Parts: sequence; C-alpha cells; structure tokens
Amino acid sequence: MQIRNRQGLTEAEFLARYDAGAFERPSVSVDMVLFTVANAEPDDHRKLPDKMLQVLLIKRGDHPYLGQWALPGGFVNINEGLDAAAARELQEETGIDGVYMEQLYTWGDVGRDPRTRVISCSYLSLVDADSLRVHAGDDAADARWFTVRETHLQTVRTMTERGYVLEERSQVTLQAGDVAVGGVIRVVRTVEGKVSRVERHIEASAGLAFDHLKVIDYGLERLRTKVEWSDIAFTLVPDRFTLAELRKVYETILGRELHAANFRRDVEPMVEETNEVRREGGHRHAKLFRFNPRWAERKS
Amino acid sequence: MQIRNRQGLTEAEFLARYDAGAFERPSVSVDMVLFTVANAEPDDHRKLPDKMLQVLLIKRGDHPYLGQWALPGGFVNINEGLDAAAARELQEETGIDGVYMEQLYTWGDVGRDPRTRVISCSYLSLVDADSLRVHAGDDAADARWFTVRETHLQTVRTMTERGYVLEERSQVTLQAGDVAVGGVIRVVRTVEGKVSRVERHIEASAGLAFDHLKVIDYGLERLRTKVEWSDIAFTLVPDRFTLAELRKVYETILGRELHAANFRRDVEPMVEETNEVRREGGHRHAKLFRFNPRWAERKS
DNA sequence: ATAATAGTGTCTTTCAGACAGTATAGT
DNA sequence: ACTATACTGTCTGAAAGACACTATTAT
Repeated sequence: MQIRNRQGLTEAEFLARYDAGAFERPSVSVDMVLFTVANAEPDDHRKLPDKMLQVLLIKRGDHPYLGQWALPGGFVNINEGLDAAAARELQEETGIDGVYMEQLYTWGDVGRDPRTRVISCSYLSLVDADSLRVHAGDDAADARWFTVRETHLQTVRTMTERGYVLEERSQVTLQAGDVAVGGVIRVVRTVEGKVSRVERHIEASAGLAFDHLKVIDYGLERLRTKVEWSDIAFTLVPDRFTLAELRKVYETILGRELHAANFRRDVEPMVEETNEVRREGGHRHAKLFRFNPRWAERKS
Repeated sequence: MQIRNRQGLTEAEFLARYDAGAFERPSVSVDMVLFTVANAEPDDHRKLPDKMLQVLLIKRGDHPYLGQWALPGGFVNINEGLDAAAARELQEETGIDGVYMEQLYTWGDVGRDPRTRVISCSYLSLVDADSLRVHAGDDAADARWFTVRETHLQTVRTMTERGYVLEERSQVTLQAGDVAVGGVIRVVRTVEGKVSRVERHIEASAGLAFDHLKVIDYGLERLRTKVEWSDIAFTLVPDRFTLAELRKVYETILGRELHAANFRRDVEPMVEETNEVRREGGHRHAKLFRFNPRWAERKS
C-alpha cells in the first residue's frame, strides 16, 4: 500500500521503524480457575455421598507470595496465543492436559502484582477430577483441590437519588486437608439511573496470592449463572451417570436443593438412557444415562 | 517476610532484582465497541420512524491501516487500569465522556497487529447517541456512526461421531453515508462429547482495520443475549420515552418484531408512568414513561 | 419390616405468544 | 370516513414448582 502518513512514510517504512519498546509495556499472564465437584465422605453407608465444589490451587515455589496458594497460571510468551498459553501453563504446573477452558475476565488493576505491571487474563473450566491426575510441576511446590465454601455475611441496600447501591459481603473459605485459605469479598452492585455496574473488592485475604480470591469469587458467580442454561455440568460426571448423581452436581454448584421429579423432567432432553444400571446401596438400582450430544437448537 | 527462595533470596531481595525486561512483553490495548440505535428517515410522516443499530468507528490517521476504519481504542499506559484506559482513549479519540462500558473479551491472537504483538481487551457499551457529541480527536481522522446490517448467508450442520459442528456464515455490512465497510464472518460452534466451544473467523474484510470485524460481531452477539434479560436497552432511550419507542429499540437490537401487547406486559415492572404525553402524528397520543430504578431483585 | 433411593403421574401457578378488540388523534 | 398508532383484555399452551405416590433394593 503506497499511502503515506503525516511523516511521509509508507506503511512498510512505518512498520520497519516501529519501535515497540518506545513505551513501557506491561506483562501479560493467564490464570486458570478449574472447578470440580468431589464426593464427601459418607457418614452413613446407605446414603449417597454428598458432593463438594472444589477449586485447583498450586503452592507457590518462588517469590512473590512464596509458600502461599494461587491459581495455576503464568506469563504469556511473545509468540503464543492466550488460549495456548493457558493450556501450556496448566500442563506445566499441574500436569493437566486437554481440558476446555473459556475466557473469564481480564484483570488489569495497577499494583495487583508486586513484581511489575501484570495484566492477567483468567480462564474458567469445569472438570471431572477423577479423570485427571494432578501433580505439581514447574515452579509449583504443590497442587491440590480445595473445597470451596461461601458464606453470606451481610447485605446492605442503600437507596440513592437515582437508584440504589447493593453491598454484599461474603466469606470465602478454601480448604484442603489441614490447609485453609480464604477471605472476605465485598461485591458492590450500583444502579444509577439506567446503568448498573458491579465491582468486587477483597476486604481480607489470607494465604492466597495476588487478587486470586476475587478471581475465584467471580468464577463462582459465572459458574452458577452458566450452569442454569448450559450443559457444562455434564463435564463433571463420568461418561455413564445416574440422574441422582447429576442432580447432586447441580445442587452443589447452585447451593440449593432441586426437586428430583422436576429435575428428571428438565434434563430429560439432554440425556439418553442406557440399559445398564448401577447396583449399589440398600435401595433400588439406578439406571445409567449418558449425555445426548444430539441435543441441540438452543439459543447459544 | 523473611522466607527465602531456592536462590536464598528474601521477597524484598527478589523484587529488587526482578527484571521485567528479561522476557519480551506484548503491548496491551483497549478497543471500545459502542452501539447506539438511531432513527431512520421516515418515508411516511404518519408512521413512526424505523430504527437502526449503529456502531461507532474512527478513521485511522496513521499506519497501520491508515485511512481504514477501526474501533476507537489505543494502548494502555503502564500506570493505568484497563477501565481507565478505555475511558481515556474513548475521550481522546471521539470526545465521548462518562459512558459506562463493560468488558467484552480479550483478543490475543499472534499476528493480529502488524506492528508488534498486541493483546487487546475490548469493551462494550450501549449509548444514546443523541445525548453525546462525537468529534474525531487524537490520531483519528474522522469518527462516525455506522449502521450495522447482518445478513445470514449459510448454515452448515455436520454430524460427527461424538456430536456435531455448526458453521454459520454471515455478511456484516457497516455503512455511514457513502462509506461502506464490512466482510464475512464464520462462526463455528463445535459440540464434542460434553464440551462445546465457539470460534469466530474473518473470511473476508474490507475497509476495516485489524480483527475488528470479529470484535464487532462478537459484540453484536453479546448485545443480543444481554438485552433479553437485562435493562441495557434503557440506556438507548431518552429520560422520558413512549413504550412504542422502547419496543422499537428492542426490535432493532433483536432483529425481530415483538407483540406490542405482550411487550407492554413484560416491561411493565421496569417502568413508571408519568402524567405527560407525547403529541405527534395522526394518531392517539402516547403516554410518556420513565425507567423505574427501584426495579430490583433479579438474578444478577 | 424398615430405611433409603429410584422413578412416575399430575396438579397448580406462572409466563410467553397470539389475537381480538377499543380509544384517540390527524387528515 | 379513514388510517395509523395507543392501549386493554383474554385465550392458549408451555414451562416451572410442588406434591403424592409406587418400585426396588440391602439389612
């Protein structure tokens, strides 16, 4: 192209002289929020095991936040796409390979990393932990699944002239064996006239590196809204599953009980009956189902 | 903190020696997708004006893509948050100030910018163009609202062993007076077993810089899904509006007609009646409504 | 028998879509 | 009178929530 700019340069000349180092550039990293749903130890052998939501964290093997827990992640290489970087870092730090992740949010606050300006693109995934082997690698000293518990602490609604402000405070606790980390998150939803915005703040955080408590909390919120209209919950059950098992997964993510009869009716178009049954426990055997990939024609 | 890492350094020593330049870093930019809904010229003075969806583009004043049209945007400064960068760049390039934008997606393909590796965080907003004055500034040679038309070209559904692939091809045309830019977008939705993913490809693009056709197309999709459950459409009408006017806005964004009676019933909880009316046209006067900011208690 | 889960049928309420109609303005 | 829009009432069918009931297993 022979168009010249104000300095009289063609595009080729402009690009040849372009100095990417003229301005100070941030570093870009990826962070992966992997959730799974695991069985709790049953207190009664006749009962079905309860399920718990878990998130994968690694123990940092170097500064900053040495010894604290963080989401797996790392810097994006200069010749590598974001999705590729996420897949590579997950493999390097946790040994997990081949899971599908979707972009969650990009965190760019100044000062969120003590080393230098780091902008982090976070990814979200729901996986069946039983089908994965996790082992710490790279500069991770350890890698573990942490049980996620979120407790609502307080709701403050303030009316303003042109709307209202809703402040919600929650305690987020992450636990793996004897290790417990977490803190308090404050979510501020502002409705002013016609625009509404959401902000998230860390009020307290112990044992968790960077702003990762915020990232995990946002991932939780996205997970809950997404599980209602999409089929992501199926990535949490093995190939063959009972409807009660699938329902427990939904209940764990949503944090409330679902009516078995209605649940059955609602997921019916998404599953196929097999002629296998699971024989276990002191009760009627459960039919095994599988996901029906021909289930289609949805909005998105 | 006095914990030492493998090299025997404390956190303070580590940070003092940290060399952010040891690895080549990408540049980070923000791009803003601003949509509005504008009146078309009425062909019949008794009829209500039709509405059109529009997107704001600037004409590039320098290489690369000199003279082509692009989303307003620019590089993030090293001491500036992402949201702040988006607000600043929008002000500098278009003169628009004080609009609320939400993060859309972060685009990080290698080679999406001929200058250097650029990762771009895109922002989405719906604004009432009548309440804004747009004027090109900075290195923008011009700034204009382009009417958006999307035409569906082709749908290909291929069954695979464990699911299916849905390929949709659409023509996206952006027009402002005598200027027309646009191209063809291919959206690939892959369902394989339990995971589904979406990819977007530019098959052809003329007159538009970078991968901005893809960004606009994704913004369109997000806009359409969001308008169904949120109140963003209200940012497109003035303070006082008639229900027909509001309905036209919804119809324009969704690209389909809505039943007036049902629409009235559905938006009723979100609006308040005023005792003013709009006197115009050869028909019964319309009551003016305003947004009811006390409308609350929704899912998210 | 009992406890526990698996699975079915159906009632009711809510909500979305469709349609039919009346009301009120300008020309 | 005619046309165009404003506005209201109601029917229908689908979907969501709640409940009652039967079936089957191990102990």
